[in-house]
Amino acid sequence: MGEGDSAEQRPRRRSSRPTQADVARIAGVSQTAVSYILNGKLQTTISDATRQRVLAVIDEIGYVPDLTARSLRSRRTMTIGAIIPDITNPFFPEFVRGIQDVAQTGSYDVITYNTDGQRSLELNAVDAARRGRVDGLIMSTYQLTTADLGPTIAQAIPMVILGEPDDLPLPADAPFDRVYVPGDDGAHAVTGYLAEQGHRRIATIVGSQHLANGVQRVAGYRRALTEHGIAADEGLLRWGDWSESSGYACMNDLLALPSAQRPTAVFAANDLIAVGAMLACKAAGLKIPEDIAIAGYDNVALAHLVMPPLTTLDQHPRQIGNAAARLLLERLTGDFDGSSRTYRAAFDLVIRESA
Amino acid sequence: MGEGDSAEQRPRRRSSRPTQADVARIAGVSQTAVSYILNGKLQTTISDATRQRVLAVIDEIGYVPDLTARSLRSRRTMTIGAIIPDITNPFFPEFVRGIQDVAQTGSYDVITYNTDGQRSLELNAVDAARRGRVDGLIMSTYQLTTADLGPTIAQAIPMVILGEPDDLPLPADAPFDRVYVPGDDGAHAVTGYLAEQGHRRIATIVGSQHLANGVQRVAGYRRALTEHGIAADEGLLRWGDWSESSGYACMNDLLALPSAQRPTAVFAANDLIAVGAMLACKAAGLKIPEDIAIAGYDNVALAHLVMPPLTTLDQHPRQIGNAAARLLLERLTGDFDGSSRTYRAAFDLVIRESA
DNA sequence: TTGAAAGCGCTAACAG
DNA sequence: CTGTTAGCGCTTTCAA
Repeated sequence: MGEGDSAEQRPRRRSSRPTQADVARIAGVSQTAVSYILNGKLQTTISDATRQRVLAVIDEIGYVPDLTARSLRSRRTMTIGAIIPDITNPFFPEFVRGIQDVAQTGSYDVITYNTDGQRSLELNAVDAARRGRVDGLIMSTYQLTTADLGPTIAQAIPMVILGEPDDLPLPADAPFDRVYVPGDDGAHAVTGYLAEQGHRRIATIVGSQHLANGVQRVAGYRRALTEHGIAADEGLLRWGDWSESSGYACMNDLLALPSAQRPTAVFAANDLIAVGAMLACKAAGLKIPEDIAIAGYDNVALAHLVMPPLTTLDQHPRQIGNAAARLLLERLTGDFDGSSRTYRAAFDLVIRESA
Repeated sequence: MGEGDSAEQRPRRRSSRPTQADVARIAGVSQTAVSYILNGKLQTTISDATRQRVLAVIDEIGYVPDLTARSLRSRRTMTIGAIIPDITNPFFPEFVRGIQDVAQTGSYDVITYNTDGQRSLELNAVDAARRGRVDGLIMSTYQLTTADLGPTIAQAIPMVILGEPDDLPLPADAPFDRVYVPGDDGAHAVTGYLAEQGHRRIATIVGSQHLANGVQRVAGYRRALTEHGIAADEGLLRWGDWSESSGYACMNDLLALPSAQRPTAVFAANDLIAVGAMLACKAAGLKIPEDIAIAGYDNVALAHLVMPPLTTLDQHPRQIGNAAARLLLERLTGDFDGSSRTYRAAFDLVIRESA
């Protein structure tokens, strides 16, 4: 036993807990035996008497295993990382919850990294995996490139990417899977619905054109128009920034058009934009949906409370999170070891009263 | 060097990365030197030449430190745990984001545990700290008792508790702090405002009476009534379950009262309830706020979009998260080591059009 | 059925 | 200024 223990460490250290060695000593067995009893897989068997004795000691002295030591030895942290732009964006709480619910069934913990779409933070989060903080990654990034993931792939760290296939192309033999809602089809569904209601002048307000999300939605919007024999009018396409205020501004813009060119319906690429657009229309004295129909995208929690309740598209983010975690866990546990898979999530058009 | 490496392990192991030993060997220095260069605190100094050489090797072979090994040795995981009921509940994304933003400045990662208020999951999350997975805890729990935290306190694991002081009493000399929004004062502010608008028959619809949250809000409500010389009418107090549907049901109940007893204003203990109540009033053909005023609590993201926009109370969850993380980090870094502190968060009454 | 022994990769006394 | 040494607590061969 050492002399005085060096309690004067600057960084706080937790008071030391009992270890397997302590249990072993008290129970009069080897430390190995304790480990076996705790993990109990190996072919090795332990007599019932010994097992009982050890278990009793564990209980008595309140031994709990040290996860860090276990991780160092076993090379698994039992933790996964979720890289997202912002948990405050209504899509993500559901998505992350979906991940966590599945992770929990496999005894995995989840570290969430919020990046705000900043490259340095995205890289930093990916690094956590390289440095062995997490065993695998589920990621929704804006700025990362294929090259950025080189080291991660080289280390064979399993990843699940949330996003359209061409967002972040990766070699198919890398240990990664992809999960996405085809934004193209989603936008197609909403716009198609608007056309079926008889609208011919359908505008769209989209977020950033630098995001695959936005681009995909515009593509789906155009495809729906074409299918309904409507010529796309570029004057009816507006780029905002996914915010309510940009929805408001873009809508006002649209309303300033000569009445013959003014839209009778608007497909907003997310619910926030839709709400901004609704407010602009109301401010202009327009009735929704009589004077102008408005549809959104996302089905955020309060979409049904807006007046009139918003017609929108539900991407089922929680189920997407479930799927992502399931795919990742299959690789983590070794249940799957093949090449890249792609999970295309289902969505639902939610028809309410705004369109 | 060993013979063939045992690559046939069942659990997937990431391909092995270079270690400090590799760097040292190639650079021709001791492993210790590499560690010093990387951490560079100690009084020890390294010549610039050596440092450059080592750094070059690190860069060249792509060495990254193994966080698990570092944690085992240093006894710090650089991770904190956030125990919350449900990230899907609108208060928590902001709260957690507030934690993460501060944690990040100190290079801490955050593991979020969703418990749904289930005791077993709450205990499980607390255990993560005991088992050395996280260095400290920020927790919002329903079921935990003082006794449950005994081992955690014995291990001197720093904690920050979100909740009113008598929610989960702990010895003041334990390394914990408390952060809360005085729900009592919040409810008092909202109810007081209603009274100042001239209302005398003010009802309240609250969530579970088993939660300190609910009880506190009722206390504040009563206090405000008293201060305004209004006798509390128990018939105007309804217990729901924090959900929109319970708001709807309770409001219908209230509307069924004989007209002389019917409330002219309602304080809903959260925004979801408020919205449910609004829907019930509208369904009954009542105008808000002319026929009946409704105020909520929380200022959820879309509260201003409801028609009419909801008067409510903002608890500034993100700032509360900031404060919680700040308190915890001070203890984790050793900057603070005194007895329990309490941070009382500020709130703001947000007056819109529903009351 | 059990135990001895060898590290996982790193940090931090301590000695030169 | 640099290196030696000793583990952190655990898992997992391998031998008894």
